[in-house]
Order: sequence, then structure tokens, then C-alpha cells
Amino acid sequence: MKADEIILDALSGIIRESFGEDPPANALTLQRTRKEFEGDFTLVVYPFVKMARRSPEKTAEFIGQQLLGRLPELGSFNVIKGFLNLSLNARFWFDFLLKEMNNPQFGFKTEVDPTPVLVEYSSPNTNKPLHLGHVRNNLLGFSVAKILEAVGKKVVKVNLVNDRGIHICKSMLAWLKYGNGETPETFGKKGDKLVGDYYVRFESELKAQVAELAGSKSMSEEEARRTAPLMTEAQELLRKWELGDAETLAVWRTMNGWVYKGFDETYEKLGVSFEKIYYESETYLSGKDLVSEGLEKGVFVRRDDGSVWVDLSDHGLDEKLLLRSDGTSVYITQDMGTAQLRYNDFKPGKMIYVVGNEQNYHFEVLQKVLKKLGKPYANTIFHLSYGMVELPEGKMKSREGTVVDADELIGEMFDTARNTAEELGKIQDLGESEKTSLFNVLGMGALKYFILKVDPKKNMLFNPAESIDFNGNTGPFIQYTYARIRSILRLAGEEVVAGINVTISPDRINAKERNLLRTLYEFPETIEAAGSELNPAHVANYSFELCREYNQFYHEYSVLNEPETEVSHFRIKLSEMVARVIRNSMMLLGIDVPERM
RNA sequence: GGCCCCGUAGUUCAAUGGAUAGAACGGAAGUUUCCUAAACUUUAAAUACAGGUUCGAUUCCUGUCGGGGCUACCA
Repeated sequence: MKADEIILDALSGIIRESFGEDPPANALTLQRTRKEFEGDFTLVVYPFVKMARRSPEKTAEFIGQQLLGRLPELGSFNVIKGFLNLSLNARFWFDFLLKEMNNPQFGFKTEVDPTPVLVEYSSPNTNKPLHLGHVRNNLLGFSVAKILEAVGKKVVKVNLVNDRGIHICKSMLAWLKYGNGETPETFGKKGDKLVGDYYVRFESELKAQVAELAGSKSMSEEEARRTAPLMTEAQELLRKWELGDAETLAVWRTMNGWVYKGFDETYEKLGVSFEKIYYESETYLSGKDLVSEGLEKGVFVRRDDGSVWVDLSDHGLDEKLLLRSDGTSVYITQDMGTAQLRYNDFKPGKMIYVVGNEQNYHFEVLQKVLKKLGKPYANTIFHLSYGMVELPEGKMKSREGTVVDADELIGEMFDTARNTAEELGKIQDLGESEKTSLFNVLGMGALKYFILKVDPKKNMLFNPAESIDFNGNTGPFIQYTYARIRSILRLAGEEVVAGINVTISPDRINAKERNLLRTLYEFPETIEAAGSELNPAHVANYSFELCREYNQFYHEYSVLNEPETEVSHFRIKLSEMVARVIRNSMMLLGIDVPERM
């Protein structure tokens, strides 16, 4: 049983017996004592003042005395205003270290809840390469999956690829018209870049046609856009695709194949992966059954023109189209279908969709429509909505060409890591392949940490130069701290590190060591909180705090200067555990840590 | 217009309704016989505004002002 649970348990007993009332449930919580005060846990006693019929100070004093009598783990307490600060005794912290110091799984729940949790993330379109926005999405999705696994969930990571529709037909048309049979091999470009280029080509050629039409025939721009030859050809191509035209499908498969190969490279560099990939080309028809079901149940209505709608005004939303008048499905219809499909595939207890906040409304509608249909999984849908990523130069706009390409960004992070490390001149003894892997670890660590340390729902500003700073709240700083501890442990020598036991007496534990122990103790709670809020930022900020505390400890107390003593053994064991927790927390963010740097 | 999200030091980010609102970068001043100075110490600097709820509000509620998003028979 954990310390705070033991305390709270005793506390509720005391309150019931002494004040004759059950304590209000929401008041029975402990918080970590703030650094400026002495103590480990703090109880706010204001909620009990009324039933105690004493002043806040007297109430705290009374509760403190009672707890001291009951809990052998409690060393002392002090009272400041209505705050009761409790200090666990050195023995408790010492035992904690003894128990956990050799546990590689510290902080992770080992028993697994068999009900799967499904996490959808990435969700790319096949007509554009991945960009900075996708990077945030991928990192968030992967990290959330890792965190959920750490709190004992069985996680299924899925991707939903939007591989069909007018946009990919535009790329196909441009390639057929202007491509001269170009392939990624002949052009020396990743496949997703090649296809993306032809999408851009389509748009620029279309723009030229529109300008001409609008100029010579004085059409409105909207009309010109709709009637331009390229646009009607693209529509025609989509019709052929939907009819299953063999030639069209062959081009489509070839080009999508290029794209997937390109995506896979990017995913690998980002370190993300999926258990299952859904393709919209295979699922886009599946929502129609649900529409029929809704019509039968009378929760949807068919209008005179044949289109099908749902009225959500009773939920404070508008009417929403579910099926076009020509009987084809729209975005939301597909999402209804895929939700059902996933439910059938996995029967998940929770379905998490990592999708940008511009789709908040869409997911609100999706959930309510499924609820109207009486689907059991409607309430399991959770939209993990995240904010936009902006750059120091301003917002990303694809039209203005200010989109940051994911591969280019990854390359830049690598280069910056190399430049910075070379400037500092500490890597001469590494071989070429070691260097390459180190720059990769550093560059990606910088990128991932910088993005994940921010609360997902907030818009954020990504500054590449700042992210790779080796100081401050950055990935490289944490990686550096880890590498330094590993270096210390190597110096300590095998026999000391392997020391079976630590025999230091509890009263030799000093304040900085206690601080460290207390922070380590919080690690499991941090994961738990991050898991329930689906927020990796908790883990990121925790690991930074741990590193800072270790640096302070390290600065003040040499780890090795009392060789072969109890103190030295103790500090080495403590360092070892700090290193392990840093590594574990970085693992939850998908960040690698270097053994030396 | 309607709906949703966000406003915290110069900047980027923290703070389950709790104590004197924390860090980091940048600014100012210091610390090298030392296991990594890629460190540490000191210092100045902020809750957009106005009400309300309560023992207590950055946090919850209302309004105002700013920023962003959504409001397609696109996805």
C-alpha cells in the first residue's frame, strides 16, 4: 500500500471517530509539500474545521497528533495556518529505495486490463507529404499509447489513411498529363514527395485555366473553377475510380504505393508504428448501412431530393447531412462506418482519436449521431484534440508555401544536433556510426520533447533553434543528464554497482537525497495522471524536474568521493534508480537516451 | 451572426479550488585542484479587464476586450 493511501486511510478513521462524521470525499486528498516548507505530504484541513469546531491551526495540530500515534511511517509533522505538513521518516524512504532499486519496471503496472483501448493517430492524406502538424499528431498518438500501456491497458494503435477521393485524383491526373512516366526512382525523390508535387502541379495548372476563363469569358471565379477542363477531368477520373475502371485503379495503386513507401520512411524516423491500418477506400461505403438503420429507426430523415439528414437541434447543434442526394456518402458517414468496423474488430472499451482541434465540431456530431442510433460504443469515443503548431515566422499556410515538411525538419534537427555537438567538441572519441546515431537520438529527442512538453490542447509555437538547446527544459538536457549518470556508474566500477545491498543507516540520508527519493516516489502517480488525462506533458515536465533535482544533488554531494563506503554505495544506488526512471519516462515519450555523449 | 478553444514574467511553458503563482531561455552578478561548466548559486520580472460563488480563485460562473478554430451535398 502506498504512503498517501495509508495516511488517508488513517485520516478518515480519525475524522470519523473524533468528529463523528464521515469526511467529505473530495477533501480526502494529499498534495506534495511545497519545497519551501518542511514535509513530504500536506493535508489542507480547512474542510474539516467546521466539524472539528476548532481553529484551523488547532484542527491541524489535533489531526497531526492522532496520525503520529497511529502511523509508524510518520516521522514528524508541522502546522502552518491550515496546512498540516507530514514528514515520513527516513526509514520509510530507505525502504522504498531498497524495494525498488532493482526493479526495471518501476512505475509501470504489470497486470494488464484485457479490454483493448484503440488509439487512432496520424491519419494522412495520400496527396501530400507529412508536415509539422502531422509530427505533433504522430508524437502525441504514439506517446499516449505508450503511457496507456504503462498504466496497464492493452493498446491497439491504428491509422486511417485517406487514400481515395477527388484530391488523389488530382495528383493522378497531373501525373498522367505531365509526368512522362516519372517514378520515385527515376526522379530520386521519395514517393510521397513526388505525388505531392503533382498535386501542387494540378493546382497551379488549374489556377492558370481559371484565370483564363475568368478573363476571356468573364465568368465568376467560382464558376470558372467548377467548369475548368482540368476540374471536370478530375471528376471524371473519380467517377472511373468508383466504377472500378481497371486502368484508373492501376495508376491509383501505383501512386499510392509510392506514397506509402515514403510515409513508412518518415514513420520509421519518427519511431512510430501501428498495429492496423485502415484505408478509406475499403471503409468509405460502410457507413451507409448505419444510415439505413437510422432511417428505419426514424432518427434520420430523407428529404425530397433523396439526401439524408440528422437533426441534432435537441443537442444544441444543427442539422447535418449524412448522405448526398446522389446517394454517396460524406466524411461523417465514413467515420460512422469506421467506428462500427473498429468496434466489430476489437470491441474496445475506449476509442481515442488523435485529431486536430479544427475537427472538434465534427467529433461532437459523430458522437451524438451514434448515440441517436443507440450504439453502445458512442460513449467510448474520445477525441484527443490538439492545437495548431505555429512557427516563429507565423502560421503555416500551404498556399503560401510555408508548410514545414516533416522529412526536412527531421534532417534539420539532425544537422543542428551535429553542429552543436561538434562545437562543444566532446565527441571526438566516437566512431562515425556512433556519431550518426547520437546526432539522430539528440535531434529527434529535441523535437519530440519540445512538442510533447506542451499541453496538447493548446496551440504552440515551435522554435527549432530553441528546442535543441542543450540547456533548459529540453530533450538534450535530459539526455545529457542521463548520459552523465551512466558515465558516473561506469566509473564507479562493477563491484560497487553490483553491490548486493546498501547498508547505510537511514539517519544518514540527507535533505537532497530525500528530495530525490520523494520525486522518484511520485513517478507512478505521474504516469497515472498522464494516462487518465491523456497528456504526455505531465511526464515530460516530471522528467525535467527529476533531472534538475539530480543536478543539484550531484553538485552538492560527490557520488564517488567516499569510495567503498556505505554513503558511496547508497548514492550510486540512488543514481542508478534516477537513471532508470529518466529512461522509463523518456520511453513513454518515445525518446531514446544515449549511454554516452 | 452562432458555437468551441486559448489569454500567466521580455519570450516559451508549469501550477487535482489551497500556502509567498513555479521553471527554462534571454537580462544582471558570481562559482572552475572536482566523477561531463552541456553544471551550479544569487538577482530583477507576470495571472488581459470587471463582477460573482467561498474560509480561500490562475483554476469554477457571468460579462467585456484580445487571439485562434469551426460553422460545405470537401476530407
